[in-house]
Amino acid sequence: MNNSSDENHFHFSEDEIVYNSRSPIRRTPIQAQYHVQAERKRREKLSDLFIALSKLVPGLKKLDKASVLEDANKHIKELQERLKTLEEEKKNNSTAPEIMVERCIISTCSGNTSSFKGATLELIPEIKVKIQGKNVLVKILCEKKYHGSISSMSSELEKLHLTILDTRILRFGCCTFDITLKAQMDNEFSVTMKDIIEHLQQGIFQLHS
Amino acid sequence: MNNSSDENHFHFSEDEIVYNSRSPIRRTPIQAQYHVQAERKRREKLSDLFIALSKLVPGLKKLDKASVLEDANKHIKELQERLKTLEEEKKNNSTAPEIMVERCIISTCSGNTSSFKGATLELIPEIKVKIQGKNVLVKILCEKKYHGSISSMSSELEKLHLTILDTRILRFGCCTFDITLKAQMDNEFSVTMKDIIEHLQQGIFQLHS
DNA sequence: ATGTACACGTGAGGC
DNA sequence: TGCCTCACGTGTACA
Repeated sequence: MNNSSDENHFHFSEDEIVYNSRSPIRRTPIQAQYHVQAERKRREKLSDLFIALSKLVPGLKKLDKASVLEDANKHIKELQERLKTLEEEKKNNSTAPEIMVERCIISTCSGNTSSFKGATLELIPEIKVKIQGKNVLVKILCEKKYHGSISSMSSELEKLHLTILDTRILRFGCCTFDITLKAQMDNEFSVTMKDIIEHLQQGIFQLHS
Repeated sequence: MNNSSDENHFHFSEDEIVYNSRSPIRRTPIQAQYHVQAERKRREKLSDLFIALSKLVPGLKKLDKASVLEDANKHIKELQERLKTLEEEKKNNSTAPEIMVERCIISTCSGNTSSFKGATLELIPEIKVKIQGKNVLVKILCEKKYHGSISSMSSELEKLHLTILDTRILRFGCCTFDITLKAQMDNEFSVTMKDIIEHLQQGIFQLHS
């Protein structure tokens, strides 16, 4: 791994040799033999490491050093990428409660009812959205129930490429409904809380008309 | 990567050299120069690959070839292990419904009520268990409710190193209860359906006494 | 014959 | 000094 030796010294003639090596005898014969043996050992070690490396890389056809290094290179890159995506996925799908808690972001729909021209205020439900990674939790509290409201909300969420995983409806009294929806963003899709709230309001609005 | 050359040939004397190389001149000077250049190219390529590899391995202190190969070796092993565990985890936590369906195994508790000496038959609830990887689904239909039955069942499941993720109780009429429990086996623990059913029966039995 | 890949012994240089 | 690593040119084997 060092390029310190000069690059263009060929052994054309004997005087050149003398010129390049200032002191022709740098080692005693015995020292030279130690050197040879040490170098042999070093090469053997490297060779073993190459063999070990080649065994770790799957689908290796050529066994020459360059190919081993090249494919080991590719393999590490591939492993690292796969690990990265998997770990990201895991974070988003994590069921560990401590992560759930610390990541919760809560947004409450606050007004902006001007776009609902025909609907009275009490018909517009309270909508809460929590997003944690790819997971979405929607809570809707509405004072009246119309036929098809659940399917309408589901449809709105699916328009946003959300896969609905769970739906629960709690009726309180005759006309108060507490609806909880759990959903997950589809791969490569991302939505904001604003998107979700607006779409749900649209869906409910269309029900009334 | 070949060990075909003989292992113990040192250059002690000139006759030895002559003996080892049958035809002293095998290349014309021009051919020799091509050879030298080709070898240079090969070494350069290998060197580049070493450098590239060293950049892929994090936390590398020594940059000599042996260390690079050694640490690349370790790093690949580590990556592969981490990938393996992560992928297994993913399989178990998978929310994909098609996997859920094809993996479902259903077992129904069938009798063996002889060990419940004091309890009448109708007190022993119907218990169903589904296991899919690390996930466990328990359904209990019982005709009477006793104070503490939920906590008792939870306690039994936790004795088996199951983490309870969800509990739902549906009351039908005055005394029929449909209980659904979702749980997950803790890391490095594994239970059979038989284990679960027996423990739950024990828990219910102790409630009655 | 041509090209490719390897192991070898060796000198240089860094600690 | 010794020890270690490297790049080099070379001989050789294989396709």
